[in-house]
Amino acid sequence: MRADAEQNRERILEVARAALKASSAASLQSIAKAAGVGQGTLYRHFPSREALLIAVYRHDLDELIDAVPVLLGEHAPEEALRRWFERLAAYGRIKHGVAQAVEAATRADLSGEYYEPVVKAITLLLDAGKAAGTLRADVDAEDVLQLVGFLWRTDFGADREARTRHLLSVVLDGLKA
Amino acid sequence: MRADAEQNRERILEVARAALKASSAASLQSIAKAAGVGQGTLYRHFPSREALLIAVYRHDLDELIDAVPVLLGEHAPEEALRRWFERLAAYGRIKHGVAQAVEAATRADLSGEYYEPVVKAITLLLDAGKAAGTLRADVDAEDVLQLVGFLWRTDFGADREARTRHLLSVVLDGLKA
DNA sequence: CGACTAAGTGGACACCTGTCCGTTTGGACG
DNA sequence: CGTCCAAACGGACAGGTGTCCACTTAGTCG
Repeated sequence: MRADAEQNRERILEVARAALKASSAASLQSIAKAAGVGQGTLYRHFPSREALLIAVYRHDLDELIDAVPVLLGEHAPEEALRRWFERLAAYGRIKHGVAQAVEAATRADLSGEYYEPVVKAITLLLDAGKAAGTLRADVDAEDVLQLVGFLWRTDFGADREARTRHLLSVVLDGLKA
Repeated sequence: MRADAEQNRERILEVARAALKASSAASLQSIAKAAGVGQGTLYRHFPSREALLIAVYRHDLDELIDAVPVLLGEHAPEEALRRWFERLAAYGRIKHGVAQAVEAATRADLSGEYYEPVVKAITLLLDAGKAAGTLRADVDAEDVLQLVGFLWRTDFGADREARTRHLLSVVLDGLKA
């Protein structure tokens, strides 16, 4: 990659990180402007809003994925899944951008580089539970992603946290063998 | 309402019905143009895309809501809920517009006139199940709507039907007492 | 060191949703 | 009938996403 392109990419990422921190709905237009590049340049580096989101929250995504083996080492599969869900929910609560990034990584980005890792992470959890006989055998990672889709929803009422926790428990119940 | 306004409203609805049938993502702009009215007029009658969707699929929504007491009369609560879910899924499969309308009616339209009836319908199902002791007591209609949120999703792979059925069964399991 | 070229750039565009407001007109009422 | 005015109209506008392409330039190679 050309040196100037690399610089632009970094600058856009930096600006985007700040802008998305301020408001997770920041427009790409405004980010391009703030970074001092044209829209074309922004889109050249990040072909869609989702690609930018994923790039910005790459670190957080990695953290989520890396947490899985650790959790499985410390807890029974079902409990590990429960805790991983909780962590997902926590991200959504604190920085909504990460939740959007996970959704982006797993929804539109089917061909992208992050779909695989996320699915693999969830599959790891599911397989452990299936082996232990505590989770349904007929559920795959794709299913789980659909079931927890409510996590990416922006709305919810005031008691977002309690409601989220509650819904996750229902989903977990549904996933039990 | 003024006669000309009423006519315009009907014309817009007619055109919208046709356009949405052809493509459930038809733009409001194109609908306005096809109906021979300005955008302002369209928005005066239907303040948002969702309002238009709900108006177009009003009949289908009513059908869904009215089906609940019937189902409850013919089946045990849990089975009634299962069948209602199935009907919801069928709508989503055949005319995606209805699914979008249900989502619209229950998501953004919290103050609108359709939120209440849909929630009431689901509550009816849940209450019957709770009374019979077959459904969890700590779940409300709002929860159910979040849990079946995947139904409004456009994507899914090829085996949409099988996957939907499967996911619904997981949710139902989670809802059992 | 100059010229060449493909990668990189940026802004105009197309098309979207939703808002605003100056203009038109249905139909009520004297 | 004419007058009148609030309701209705329609299109310009703001601001968004994503595409396209004529132009610029980094960096290579003779």
